[in-house]
Amino acid sequence: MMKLNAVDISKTASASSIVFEELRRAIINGDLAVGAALRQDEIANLFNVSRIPVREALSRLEEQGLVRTQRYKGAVVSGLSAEEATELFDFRLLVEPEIIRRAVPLISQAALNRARGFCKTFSESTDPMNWGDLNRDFHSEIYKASRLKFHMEVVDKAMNRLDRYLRAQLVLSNGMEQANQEHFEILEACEAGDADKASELTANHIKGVKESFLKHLNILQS
Amino acid sequence: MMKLNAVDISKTASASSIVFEELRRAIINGDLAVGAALRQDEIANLFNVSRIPVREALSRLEEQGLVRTQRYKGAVVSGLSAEEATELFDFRLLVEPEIIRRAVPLISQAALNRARGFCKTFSESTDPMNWGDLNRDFHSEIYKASRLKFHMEVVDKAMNRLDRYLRAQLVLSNGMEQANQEHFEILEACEAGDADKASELTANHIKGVKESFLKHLNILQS
DNA sequence: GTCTGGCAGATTGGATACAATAATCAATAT
DNA sequence: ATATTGATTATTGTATCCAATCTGCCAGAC
Repeated sequence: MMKLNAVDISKTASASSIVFEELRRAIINGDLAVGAALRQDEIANLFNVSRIPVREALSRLEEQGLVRTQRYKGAVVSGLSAEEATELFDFRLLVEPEIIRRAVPLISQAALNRARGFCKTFSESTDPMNWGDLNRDFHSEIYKASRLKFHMEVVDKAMNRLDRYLRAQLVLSNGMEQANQEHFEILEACEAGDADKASELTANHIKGVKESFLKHLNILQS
Repeated sequence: MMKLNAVDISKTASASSIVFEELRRAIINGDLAVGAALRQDEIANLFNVSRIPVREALSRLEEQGLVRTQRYKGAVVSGLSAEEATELFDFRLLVEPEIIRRAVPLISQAALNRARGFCKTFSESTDPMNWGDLNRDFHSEIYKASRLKFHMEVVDKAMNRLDRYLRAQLVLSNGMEQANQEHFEILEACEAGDADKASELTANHIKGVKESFLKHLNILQS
């Protein structure tokens, strides 16, 4: 057998998935404002494709709750009411502590090292634009060990809807330092193999973000 | 202002959503076997539409985790491994008790009456094919009062993947009576306004189904 | 002045047509 | 006989085109 770095070419991106990924990124990032209309033609021209893959991307985005579509009227970026945001935090508060509790006994040293890496990069990063990704990389590196794929999938979905607001809120509230410190504490609990403590710290971490978020909500809504 | 039962005509079904709904129903119901290939052409002919709306329906189904797609190879109905099923039950075990706990203080008498109706119909129904819908109608009538839309959405997603197996399992295990009795107990706790009890009963209900499910798993897999 | 109806442009939903890829199978070479 | 190659067919991905619907505007009726 030849020695090649074979890549599974069947997983190469189709036009529709490229459009989907990029639109999702832009929405999560806040590059596309809430309420912005997504014109099929416009997007198709931007990506140099026809409207067909664009429409597929939009329908997938709707299934994710990131856009709302009305027949013959098109798609708009969907925002969050205070109630919806509160619910999403409550959901995370319910699920994430459980994920990490079950991850701790299973986590490998290598994963812990990687998590520490993300944590360090996070603490050294000054650009708030990277914050979202690094934060999620850190958490999901730990959560991954739980092998609870569905749990992670839906937490991700919740995060996707919150991320944009979290980013803005982090800048406003100067919460970077606190988040950073809490991350290290969580990491230490994981390294110590203390599942209950990691779970509790995670709950407190999310609670803190939630409260700070709700405090800044009126500012963000404007 | 006139008194009309106005229907939002912009929500009238498009071809793609009709195809989506029906395919979802068929998959959940088990009318389409796990692993069955979904040919775009075939489906398009069945519904007398072109492949475009079919493709949109399929991509939405994939986003829901009900089918798996490979580029240029098409979509197949996705099944569940024992681990995946276990995780889905664990997820329900985590989320549903919390939903009902928060629903009980908010539930109206009218909703309780409706729930009792579903419960009665369920107890009188002999056709195992209706069981799934009635069961879900009952639970969601109660959950609805919590106004936790996202929680309900993801629980629904979990149920969609489990339903087919639950139905088969219910027939095998003759669990109808037990399920029915547990439903009435939950309902009574709700009527008594005892949120903690309703939550605990729900947890036990799900636990029971989970155990029974895992017991019958080997039979179902064959 | 306000309301109604209808036209014109813009935009989406869907059908048809074509290109890219996978699957199948016969033909050939070793 | 077996393995490899090349052609044929089936199936998916995308582009182009047409039809259905929405939006904004303007003319006319009252």
